[in-house]
Amino acid sequence: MPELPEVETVMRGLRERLEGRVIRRAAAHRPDLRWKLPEGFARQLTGARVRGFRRRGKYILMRLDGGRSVLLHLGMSGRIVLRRADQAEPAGLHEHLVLETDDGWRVGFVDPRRFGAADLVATGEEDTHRLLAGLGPEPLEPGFDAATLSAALAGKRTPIKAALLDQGVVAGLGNIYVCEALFRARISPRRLAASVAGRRAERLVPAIRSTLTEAIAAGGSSLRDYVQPDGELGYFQHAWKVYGREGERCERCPGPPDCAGIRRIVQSGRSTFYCPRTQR
DNA sequence: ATACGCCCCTGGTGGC
DNA sequence: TGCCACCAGGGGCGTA
Repeated sequence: MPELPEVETVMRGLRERLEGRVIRRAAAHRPDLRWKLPEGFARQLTGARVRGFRRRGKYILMRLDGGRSVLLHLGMSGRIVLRRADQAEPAGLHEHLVLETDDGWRVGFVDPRRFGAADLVATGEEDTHRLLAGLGPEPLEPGFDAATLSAALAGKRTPIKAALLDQGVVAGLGNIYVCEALFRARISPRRLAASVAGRRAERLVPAIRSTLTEAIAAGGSSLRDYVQPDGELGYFQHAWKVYGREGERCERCPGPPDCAGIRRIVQSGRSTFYCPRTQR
């Protein structure tokens, strides 16, 4: 689930609750997430003060004192659950990691599918971690522009949809926001990546930016199990123009008989939604 | 170097 | 009601 806007929202929720706090207790209920947790993961968190947070692509980094940072990825079904520690509920189903703060909050990482991951990395060396080293530019930072993007796409003989899902091209996009950004940019998801240059790249960059920025402002998109750490639902799913809207009339089109509506195709095993009439 | 299918895992949904 | 196929926001890995 969680793409950049959801990860950003979760990271902000964690920051609000955890920054400056001391981790009183930490527990890992099972070590087999996407990868095995590092030896002594929970022990190394215990007693540390949380210094700060940042996001890189779909990864959350929690900097601790003592020279270590926690790296967290939510996978497809990962979420953070915050509640008061004194409510003394047992760990919920699939609550694999639990922290308790010195001011009485309990932070749970819940991930039924266990595609999520957590690791420890030396503070200051986060970006050289094997999972972060290959990431492309942050789409919301100034360095991400049409020239950068077309350079990354140059020579790629894969559909633009697949190229944008490649975290090495740009970090943080996933299936929903790629579909939405391509719709905004009026670019067909089937177009050869290398052919997205010039004016198309000039359209795509602001389309990606505005999609992500608006989604963050909405608290992300909630479907299935995604909620913000405080339990609030994001509401950007109501602003989706094409994702999940197969057969509906696209807002740029007159509808039947001139246009058959939004179409769903499968590209590299994932659903793509687009308007064949206005996306070229 | 690159690109695609497969796999990891659980749960929800819709059809029969 | 029950079973089952299919689908889901991710991404690494082996193979061509």
